[in-house]
Amino acid sequence: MLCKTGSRIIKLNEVTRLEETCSRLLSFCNSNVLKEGISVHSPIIKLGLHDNLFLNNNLLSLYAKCFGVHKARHFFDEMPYKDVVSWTGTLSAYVKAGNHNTALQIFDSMLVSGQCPNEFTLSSVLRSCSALGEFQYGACVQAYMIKQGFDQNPVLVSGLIDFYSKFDYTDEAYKLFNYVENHDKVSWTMMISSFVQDQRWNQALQLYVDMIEAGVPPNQFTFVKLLAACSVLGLHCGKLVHAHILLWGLKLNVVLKTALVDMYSRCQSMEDAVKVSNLTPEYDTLLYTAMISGLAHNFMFEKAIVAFREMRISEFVPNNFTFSSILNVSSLTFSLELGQQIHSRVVVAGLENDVSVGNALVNMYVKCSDNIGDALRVFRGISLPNVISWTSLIAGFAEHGFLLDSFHLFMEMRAAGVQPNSFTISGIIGSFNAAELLPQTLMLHGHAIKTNLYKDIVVQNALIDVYARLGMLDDAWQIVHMMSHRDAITYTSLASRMNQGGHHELVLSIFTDMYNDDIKIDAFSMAGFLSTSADLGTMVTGKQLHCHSVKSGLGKWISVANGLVDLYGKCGCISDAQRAFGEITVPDTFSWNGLISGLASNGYISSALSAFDDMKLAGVKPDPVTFLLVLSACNNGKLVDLGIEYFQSMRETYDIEPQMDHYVHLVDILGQGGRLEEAMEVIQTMPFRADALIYKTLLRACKAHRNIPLAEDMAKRGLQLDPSDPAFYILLANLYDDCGRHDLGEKTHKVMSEKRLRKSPSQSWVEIRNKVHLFVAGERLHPQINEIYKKLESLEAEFKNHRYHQGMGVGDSYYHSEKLALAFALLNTPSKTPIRIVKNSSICKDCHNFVKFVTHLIDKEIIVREGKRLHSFRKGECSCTGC
DNA sequence: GTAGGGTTAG
Repeated sequence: MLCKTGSRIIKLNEVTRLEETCSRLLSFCNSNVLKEGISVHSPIIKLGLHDNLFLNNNLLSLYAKCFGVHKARHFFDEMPYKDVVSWTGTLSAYVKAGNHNTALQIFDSMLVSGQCPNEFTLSSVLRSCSALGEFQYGACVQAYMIKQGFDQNPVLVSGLIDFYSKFDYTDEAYKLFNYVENHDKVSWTMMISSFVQDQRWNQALQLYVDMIEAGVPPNQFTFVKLLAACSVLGLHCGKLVHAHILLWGLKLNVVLKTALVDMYSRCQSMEDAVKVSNLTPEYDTLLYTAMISGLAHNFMFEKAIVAFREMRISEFVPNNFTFSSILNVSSLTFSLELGQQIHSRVVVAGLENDVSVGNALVNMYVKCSDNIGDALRVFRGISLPNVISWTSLIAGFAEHGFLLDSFHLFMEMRAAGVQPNSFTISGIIGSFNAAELLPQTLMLHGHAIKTNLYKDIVVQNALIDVYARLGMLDDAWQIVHMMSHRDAITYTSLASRMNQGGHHELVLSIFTDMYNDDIKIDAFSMAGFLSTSADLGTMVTGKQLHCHSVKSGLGKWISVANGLVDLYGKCGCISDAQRAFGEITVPDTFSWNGLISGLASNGYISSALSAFDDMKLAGVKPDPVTFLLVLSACNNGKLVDLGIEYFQSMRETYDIEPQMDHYVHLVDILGQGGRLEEAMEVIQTMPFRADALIYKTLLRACKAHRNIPLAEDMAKRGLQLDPSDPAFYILLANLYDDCGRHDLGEKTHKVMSEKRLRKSPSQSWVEIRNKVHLFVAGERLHPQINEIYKKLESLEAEFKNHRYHQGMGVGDSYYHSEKLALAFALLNTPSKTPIRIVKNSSICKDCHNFVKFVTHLIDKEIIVREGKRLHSFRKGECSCTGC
C-alpha cells in the first residue's frame, strides 16, 4: 500500500515495521501540512490498526494540533483503549486552548477512571490551577507530586514557581527553588521572572549571577526578563546586560529586540533603542508598538507618528496596544485632530469597544477636547469598563473642574461593582483643592481605610497633599508619622504645600527629615527646596543646595537648573542667575521666566525686556506667567505705553487670554502712570468681575496721584467686597493726610478702629550664618542690639531732617521689625556681606529711601524682599536726590 | 506519543 504525503511516497507493506512507519509519518504530518493527516488516517483504519493505542495517541496529538480541541476530544471519546498519554494529550489540548475548567474536569475523570497521572499530566494541571487561581487544588497537586517523587523534576518545579508567583508568594517560590538541587535554564528563568514580577529587581539580577556561577547558560528568555528589571534599574545596568547578551553570542530574535528597545526607551535612551531596532531587518507588530510607545514616552512625538505610518506601509496590522500608544501621542501633544483620525481607524479596525483602546480614547478626549462629554461618550461605549476606564473618566471630570461630578462618578463606579484602586482614590483626592470639598475628602479617606487602600503609599501621599493644601498641617503630619515608609514624593509634596502656604522657614527642616529618613533627594524634591530657598531669600542654604545638585548630578535636570536660576534671581545675585541660565542647554519657558523675573525684580528692566525678545527669537513660546513678569517689569520701569502694547499682544499675537492677574498689572501700569480714568475703564470693561485687589491697586495709584474722589470710590467698592481689609482705610487716610485733610484722615482711622481692624504686626527676618532670625514689630529689644538700634534711630532722625527728604514721615511708616532686623544684621554680619531682610508686608517709598540712605552711610549692600519682589540697595547705585 | 519560561498600553 502506498501513502502519499507531499512529494514523498512511502511504502507501507511491511507489517512488522508498520507502527514505526506510521509514527514517523504522523510526526511528519504534525510538523507539516495538516491535510495530509487525513490521508494517513484512512489507510490506518483500512489496515485494521484503529485499536492500536500507540498509533491512536499519535493521531490524538495530530487532531489536537491540526483541528482543535473539539475534534481531539471526539477522537479521544471514541478511543477503545486509553492510557496516561491519551488522557494527558486531551487534557493538555484543553490547557493550550485556555479552557482550564474543562482541563481540571478531565483530570478528575482520569483519577476516577483509575488512571495514574505522570509528571506530564501534573505539569498541565498546575498551569490550569495557576490560571484559575485554584490555590487549594494546586497545593494538593504539589502534595501528590512529592508523594510520587516528582519534587526534583525541573518542569514541575518551574510550574510550581509560576503557581506561587501568581499568588504573590514570591518568598515561598524562592524557598522551593532553593530546596531543589539542580535547575535547568527554564526554572532559573522562571525564578528570575518571579522576582521581576514582584519588583525585586536587584534580586532578579543577583539570581542571574548565581545562574552563571551554577554553570547554567542563559538564553533569550532569561534576558528578556533581566531587561525588564534594567528598565527600572537604569541605563548603566541595561547596557551591562546588553553586553552580556553579546558575550553569550545569543541570536537577536524579534522578541529580544523588542525587550531591548523597551529597556532603552524606558531608560530614556531612544538613540540606543533606534540603533537596536535597526540591527536586524526583522520587525513585527509588537516591535513597532514598543517603538511607538518608547518614542511617545521620550517626547519624540513626530517620530512616533512616522513609525505608525511606516508600520501601516509595511502592512503590519496595529493591535489594541498599538492604538493605545499612538492615542497616547495625541493626548500628550493635545492634538484633537490626530486623536480623531486615530479614533476613526479604531472604528474601522473594530476595536472601539476594546477596553484598552477605549481607555486610551477616554484619556485622549479628556486631554484634547474642551468638552468632557466626548470622553463620557467613548466611556459609555466600552463594553466592560474596568477600573482604569473609570479612573481616567473620574480624573478627567476632576481636571475639567467638575469636582463634584467626579465624586458622583466615583459613587457610580462603586455601584457598578468596580473596585477603585489606589490610582482612583489618589487621582480624585489630588484634584480636591477647595475647603468646601472637605466632607468628600473625609469620605474618601474613610473609604481608603475600609478597603485597605490606605496602606498604599500613593494614597497616603495624596491625603498628605490635600490636607497640607487645605492648611491642615497637623492632619498631614499625622499620616506621615503613621506611614510604614515614606518616599521622596511624601516630603516633596509636604514641602511645596508648606511653601505655598508661606511656612517657608519650616520647609527647610523637611530636608533634614528626609535625610534622616534615608530618602534620596530627587530632582523634584530638589526643585521644591530650591524654590523654598528662593522664596526665603536664604542664600547660604541655597548655595548648599546648589552644591548638592552639582555633586549628585541633579543639576542636569531642567527643573533643578530652573530652580537655580530662580534662586539666584530672587536672592539678587543676578550674575549667578545668568550663569545658571547659561548652563541650560535648551532653556524652556520656565528657564526664561526665571531669568526675566530675576532681571526685572533686581531693577534691570531693559535687560529683562531684551531677555523677553531673546526668548521669542529662540522660539520659546511665552506663557501667561511670562506676561505677568513682562507687565510687572513695565510697571516698575514706568513704561506705560510699552506695557499696554505687551498686554494687547497677548491675545493678538500669542493667543493667550489675559487673566485677572494681567488686568491687575494693566490697571497698576495705567494708574501709576497717572492715567487713572483709563485704568477705571479697564476695570469696568474687563471680562472678569472686579475683586478687592484690583480696587486696592487703583486706590494706591489714586494715593500717588492725589485723586481723592476716585480714591473714595475705590475704597467704597473695595470694602464692599472685603470689609475686613484694613489697607483700604490706611491708604485712604494717608491720602487725606498727604493732601492736608488731616480731619478726614483722622476720621478714617477712627472708623477703622471702630471696626476693630488692625494692621497685622509686621515681621521681618534676616538669615545670618545659616540661621533665620525673625523680628516682630512691637517686640522687646534684645539688649545686644539695643545700642545699634538706637544708632539707627538717630540715623533716622538725621534722615528726617535731611533737606531733600523733609516731610516724608519716616518714623510712621518705617516699621519697627525691619529696623530691628537691620540692627541685628549690622551687628552680626561681616563687613562686606550683604544684608538680606525679608518682610511679610509691603515696603513703602519712605522705607526705600531710608534704606538707601543707610546704605550710603555704612557702605554695605542691603537687600530687602517683600513677598516675591526684591529690592537691592548698593552705595552709588542710588538714584535718590539725597545721594 | 503527553509537560514549563519571552515582547507592546493605561
